[in-house]
Amino acid sequence: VDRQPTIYSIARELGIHPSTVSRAFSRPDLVRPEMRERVLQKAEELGYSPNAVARGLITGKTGMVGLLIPDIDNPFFPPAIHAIQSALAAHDLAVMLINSDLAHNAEPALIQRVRSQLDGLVLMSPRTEPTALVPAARGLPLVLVNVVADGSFSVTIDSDTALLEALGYLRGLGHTEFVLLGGPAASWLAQQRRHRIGEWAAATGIGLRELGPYEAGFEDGLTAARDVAALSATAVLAFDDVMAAGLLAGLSKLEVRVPADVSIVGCDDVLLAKMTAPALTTVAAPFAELGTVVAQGLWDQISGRSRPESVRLQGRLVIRESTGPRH
Amino acid sequence: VDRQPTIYSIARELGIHPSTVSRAFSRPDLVRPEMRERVLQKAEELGYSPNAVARGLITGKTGMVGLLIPDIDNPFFPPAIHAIQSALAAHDLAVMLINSDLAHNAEPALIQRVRSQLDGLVLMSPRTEPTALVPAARGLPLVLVNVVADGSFSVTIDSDTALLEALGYLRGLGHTEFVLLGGPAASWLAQQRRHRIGEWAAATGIGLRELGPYEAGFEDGLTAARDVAALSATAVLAFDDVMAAGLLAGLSKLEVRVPADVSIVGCDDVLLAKMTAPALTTVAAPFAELGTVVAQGLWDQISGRSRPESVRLQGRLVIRESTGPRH
DNA sequence: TTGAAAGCGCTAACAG
DNA sequence: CTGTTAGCGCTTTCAA
Repeated sequence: VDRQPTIYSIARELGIHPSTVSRAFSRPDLVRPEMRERVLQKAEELGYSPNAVARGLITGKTGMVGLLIPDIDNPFFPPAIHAIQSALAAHDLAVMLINSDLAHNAEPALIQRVRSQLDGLVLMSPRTEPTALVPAARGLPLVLVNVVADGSFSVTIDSDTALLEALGYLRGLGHTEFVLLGGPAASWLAQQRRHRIGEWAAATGIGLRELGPYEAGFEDGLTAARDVAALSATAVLAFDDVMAAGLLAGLSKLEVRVPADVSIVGCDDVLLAKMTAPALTTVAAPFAELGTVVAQGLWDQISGRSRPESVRLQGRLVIRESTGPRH
Repeated sequence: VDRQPTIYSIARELGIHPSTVSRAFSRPDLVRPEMRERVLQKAEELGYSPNAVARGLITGKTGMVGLLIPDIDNPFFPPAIHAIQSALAAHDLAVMLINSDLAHNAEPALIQRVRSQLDGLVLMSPRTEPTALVPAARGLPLVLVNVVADGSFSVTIDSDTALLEALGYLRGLGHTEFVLLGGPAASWLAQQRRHRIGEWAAATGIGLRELGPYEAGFEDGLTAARDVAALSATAVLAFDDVMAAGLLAGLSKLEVRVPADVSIVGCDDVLLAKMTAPALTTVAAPFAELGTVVAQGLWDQISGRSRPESVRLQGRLVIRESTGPRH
């Protein structure tokens, strides 16, 4: 059998002490350059690379961060994962994907099982009560995404300003009757958005009908089309782009034209939003920022800096083809 | 500071030897039930759970499998990741996501950095020459997806039969002039498909024009619309659903009706395929099977069973709304 | 700057 | 069935 080489293999070959080999990799500044060079070269020759598990046992760091999500097939998550992963890579942290498959009550157990292999945890499961998860993460640096809980660092996407901008934009186009396709009742984000829009409608005296709550799948939008068409509203705000896309498809089947008859605004600006015909006007989630802020917040905790302050990120209105003047 | 409890904490409290505690968790069959019960209960009480890193150091197993992908934002990957992850979970294996961000020549280094923390590796980077990756994975159980290399276990999606079925179906609808929107030149899968379709066209004497190769993004489909419209063909085969969706959007802008004027067939059956209007007829990739086969093949290698035989999975034609009779 | 020694938390022979 | 004894491969004081 051919085991992997260790610091001992190298030390033996070079007639030096294993500690020196170790230092050549972990604290190169403590080793004379020529010596370091010899070690690195021999390592290359033997195909050695440090064993992260052994290193982790003593340092207590694994270089891995868990990312809990409920459903990777939901188009919202890939860009979020992507952004977080890139930002973490800058801190030399790898990502362990914890996909709960929408089994929310299995999540604490999932976390528990891998806790000891993680340096930190990002909780991005919008429909799970965070208080159920936080205890399972005991002692792990934690970041909550789009969810809030006392005492935990959280990063939320705050659509306030952009949502109001969207609303204003639609109003400017002459729309006076609005429909909201509400997101999941258990989603903190959905509640925020619903609340905000309700306030705005009340303040401006504009007509607003709420449909839902929906699970926010494509099918939900598809079937909601009938209800939307039955109302006299000319502008629809969907909880997310997926539902907006469903609505688009549903309305198209009913021969309702978008944006000629009805304007639609989605939320998030996932890839799909550019792929519908017409392309969706939407409130873009700041994925890149999300990634940086999450990674930074996690890193601050891991490296023992002061506990970071929770952050609210602002969305941004992206105007495409699904909105137009009222006819 | 409050360290995590260890087997020693429990052993001390219970007045027994640490090994017994260890066994209560790792080999419960070797411990008297009542004793095991006491241990488990005390563990619960102290909030103990085994340290996977320490365990991994001695067993040489981490319970983690790396999953290398080039771009999580490509709609093909989420369902693939999902399937593989679920199937691996059945073997109690977690997934480490290695997203190379399309930086193909960075991939070997990425792998190298985490090699020691992995029990196995799934290479799902269709555009990277596998021979560049296999050495970096030295000694790790390996599964190649949609790529082949001598001596490595690979799982490929073989669209042969389903593709021919699709072709036959279109021909049955009266189409006689075909266009192929080819996938990336570096993609093994794209080559296979192109080859197969070419053979079929030659054998049947049907007209076939090839466009591309394309990177297979939405934009590629969008801009290809003009070229497609300029040809007299009435049936289009796109390398994947994303490009098919782009084509759909592009043709819609040109007032070409689908399927009235042109029929379109995509490939993979990603979520997007159901979300276009009209919904895409497509050759569905067997994601669930892919997951099972990948997990099984990996597990066979990890648990030291015989090296598995490479597997070719069959796609399946899914007929939706983007195909219709020739007019 | 390098060597020596101890130990991270756990498992795996081997005894008893 | 349980205790004993060694390490897994690395980092980290402490000396030299």
